[in-house]
Amino acid sequence: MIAKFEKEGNQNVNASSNQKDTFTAADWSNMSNKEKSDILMNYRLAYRSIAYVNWCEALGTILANDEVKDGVSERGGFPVERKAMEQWSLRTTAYAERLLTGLDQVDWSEALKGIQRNWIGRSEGATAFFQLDGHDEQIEIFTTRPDTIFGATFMVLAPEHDLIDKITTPEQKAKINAYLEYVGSRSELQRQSDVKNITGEFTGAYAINPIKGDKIPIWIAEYVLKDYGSGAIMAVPSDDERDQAFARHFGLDIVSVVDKADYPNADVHDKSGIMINSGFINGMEVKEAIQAVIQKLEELGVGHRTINYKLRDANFSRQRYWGEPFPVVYDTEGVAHLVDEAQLPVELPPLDDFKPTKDGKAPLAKVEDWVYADGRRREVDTMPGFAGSSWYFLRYMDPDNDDEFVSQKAVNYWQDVDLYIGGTEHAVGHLLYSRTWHKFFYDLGLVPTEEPFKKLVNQGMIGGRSNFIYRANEKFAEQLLEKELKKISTTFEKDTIIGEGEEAFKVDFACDKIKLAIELKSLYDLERYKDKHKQTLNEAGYHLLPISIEEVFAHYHEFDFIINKIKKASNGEIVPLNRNVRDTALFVSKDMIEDRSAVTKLYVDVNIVYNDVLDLAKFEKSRTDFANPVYILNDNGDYVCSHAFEKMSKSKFNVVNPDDMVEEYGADCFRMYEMFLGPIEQGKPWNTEGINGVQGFLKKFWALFYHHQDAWMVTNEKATKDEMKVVHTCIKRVNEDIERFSFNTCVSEFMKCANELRKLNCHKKEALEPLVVLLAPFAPHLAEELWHELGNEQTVFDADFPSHDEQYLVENSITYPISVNGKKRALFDFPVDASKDDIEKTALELEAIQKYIEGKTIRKVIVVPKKMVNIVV
RNA sequence: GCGGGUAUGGUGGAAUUGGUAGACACGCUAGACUUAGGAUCUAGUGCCGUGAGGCGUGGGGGUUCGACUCCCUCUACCCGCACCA
Repeated sequence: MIAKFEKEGNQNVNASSNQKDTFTAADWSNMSNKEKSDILMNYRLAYRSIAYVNWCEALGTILANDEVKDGVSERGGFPVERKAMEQWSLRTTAYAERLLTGLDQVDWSEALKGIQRNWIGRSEGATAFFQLDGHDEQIEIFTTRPDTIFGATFMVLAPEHDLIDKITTPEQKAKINAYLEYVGSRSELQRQSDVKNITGEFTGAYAINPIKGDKIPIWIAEYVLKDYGSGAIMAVPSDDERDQAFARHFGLDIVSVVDKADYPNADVHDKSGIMINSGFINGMEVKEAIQAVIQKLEELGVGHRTINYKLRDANFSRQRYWGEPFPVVYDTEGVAHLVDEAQLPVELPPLDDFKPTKDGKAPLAKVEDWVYADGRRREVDTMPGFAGSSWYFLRYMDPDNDDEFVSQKAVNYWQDVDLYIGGTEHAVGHLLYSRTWHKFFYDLGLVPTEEPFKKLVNQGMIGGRSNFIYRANEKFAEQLLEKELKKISTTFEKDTIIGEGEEAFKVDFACDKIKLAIELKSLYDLERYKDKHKQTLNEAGYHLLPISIEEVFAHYHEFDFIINKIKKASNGEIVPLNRNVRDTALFVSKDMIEDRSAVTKLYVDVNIVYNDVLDLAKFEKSRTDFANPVYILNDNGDYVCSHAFEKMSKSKFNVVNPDDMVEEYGADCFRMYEMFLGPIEQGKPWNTEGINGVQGFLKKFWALFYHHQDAWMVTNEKATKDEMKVVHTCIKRVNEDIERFSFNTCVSEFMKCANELRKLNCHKKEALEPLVVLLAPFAPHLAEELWHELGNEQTVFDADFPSHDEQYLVENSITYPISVNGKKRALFDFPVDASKDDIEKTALELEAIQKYIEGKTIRKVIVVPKKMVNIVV
């Protein structure tokens, strides 16, 4: 194979050759792993290819995918175009299989492995070639169900498929072009979100089934993706939901080929059933038929077994300044060469302006004397972040080595990373790339292990805890007014029609007796509404009292004001509109809401909410848009907010800055509180209620050493047995909990220990010193300071980490819970060495137990030594 | 739809091997000290019930002397992927 390569060359594989002979994806996928790695070893992992970038003309920059939202830049909303550029790619696909099987060897969460498996997306099946009727070309398809080839009643190409133009018949041309235009008009987002809508068009062309031999129509449709498989499928409507929906929609044939009568609960993915209507494979089980068809395809030379992967080669170029420059120069022919070893490492030239060039080239292109330093043209793209992040841990093993990236001695000693703590957000980026990279190093014999990260723990994501306030809306004002009107008069009717015919209109409240109509609207609306129905009102003999919603809210707590207005109006007085209440909003405490639909939920800055109670003064200061707020507070006089767990985001007003917390509580306290929140792998909202508890602990711990600020209290007295027991219990548990990454319970243990030592009034060095070392990983600053105060010269981090001494933990009696029928009824202390019989006898005689067993037959007494007693009656 | 996960007091959570459910904190209640308190200390705090007592780990069922823990089943929510041939 290498010989073949030497001879024929390949532009995609050999970076240092400009020969243009091609080498197909199919050739590559048919090679064994050995052949692939040989090629990669000899011809490098990286190659040049055309890749697309998100170019934003207005911003003059290339954007990452997540900086593009709905086809425009997230920042500014400027148009973004896909721009083709020749870039470096990394042949990660060569490692697809090993990346997949390697997952079985690592101790990672199933979730993370699942994401990687899914991303690699292995599927086993067959490639088959369908001869075009009346053309020389064939259409390559991939299928996981070659057994259903007799049920293929049509073919579908992706709208981007190369052959469409060629095969479309003149009669269908217009329709096909119209369809392609429709597809082109749809954004990636639309195509993805609108999957139920069935669209497609017939090309007019036919293909010949390589096994069955019949002619089937070729369609194009959006549901076939250009990037998966070969961008074309044989459609088997009987055994594929999407094909079936398509066939039904366009009235295409459906031929049943799998009899699933024996498997009533199986779905398509189970690959079970008996073949029917399928020529030579009739009567075979599906799994058997798959093999038989693949064999037949190979015999006929029209297909072969294929393993397909979703994984794509990684784009290894960035048009940014910050990144490792490539050690590559181009000759006059444009062929890439490695720079001479003597010139390594290639360093970034200084630059002030980090924007790309006007035509979208990387910023380094602007530094001409660097680019053409030795006459040849340097590569101006830089490497992506994962170039360095894929192997930095190897460099850490031997950071001062000037000759190699890591010495064999060092790497054989350290091997790989024992424990990696990181988030799932790197699942298909960094964590996949470094595995690829490591395997490449392994193949080169540079590292002794195939997997870089043996064990990986995902820390949970700390989300934002949003707070909400409730602003009363129009409905609220209506309900309120209605209620208050009923108190003064029963003659007001809600939603009364005034006038007749076309002139008729509805007012919110009206009293026929005194001919008063009341319209409730926002001030803004009322100003426009005022004279609208004047004539109709006059004809009907009504006069109108406009009341603004703002006014109702403003006088919520002195509603008589509104009532008086109504009374005045009832007496025929003209009551003018009050414009001073503009911008008045009424906020209802969460626990005072009666009708959820009468209030609008709004985000409020979490930094002015304490334990879900809104700080009203800060609120009024921070939100000028609610200038004159009125509140409905609860019985305690508090405004209570509701809350929700969401991602932190500025628009949600739920972003908390850890710097503020560190400023207020100190880094030790912040660090410990993060640990105390709960299990490390569990995500949860960021919530600072409770940090006081950790702060309290640190103060208590400090108080074991110091009285007030400065009175040192630690003595050299010998610690008592009780004190040592407390200390060693803590040492034991903290050590065990660290082993299982249960840092929250470590913090609890420290708290318990400090509480108990305080009760024992213990200020003895013998007891406290080991605790300081134990605490060092949790509260490093405090521990280091106390460690020095205790008279130690070296840093606390060089001290031996304490381990417990069993002699302090020996118990001479154990408290047994004594249950009757599994319910705990009494507690009793027994000596450690009490015999089962003694325990049973004593337990049965206990007064507290007698009560429950009196007059009942004792069926069984279970005594579990050192645990419990259960009496079954 | 597929894959992974979670569910325990008012709140965060603990219970390591099937053996005292609610450790440790927050919050809350009462009290002490204080000019003051977002300080400190003391006591109480799963729910129902005046009480005896009963109930209780998302719902239902099972195994067991004994289930937060094991099995079956259902529900809700979270995360990831998704027209993947």
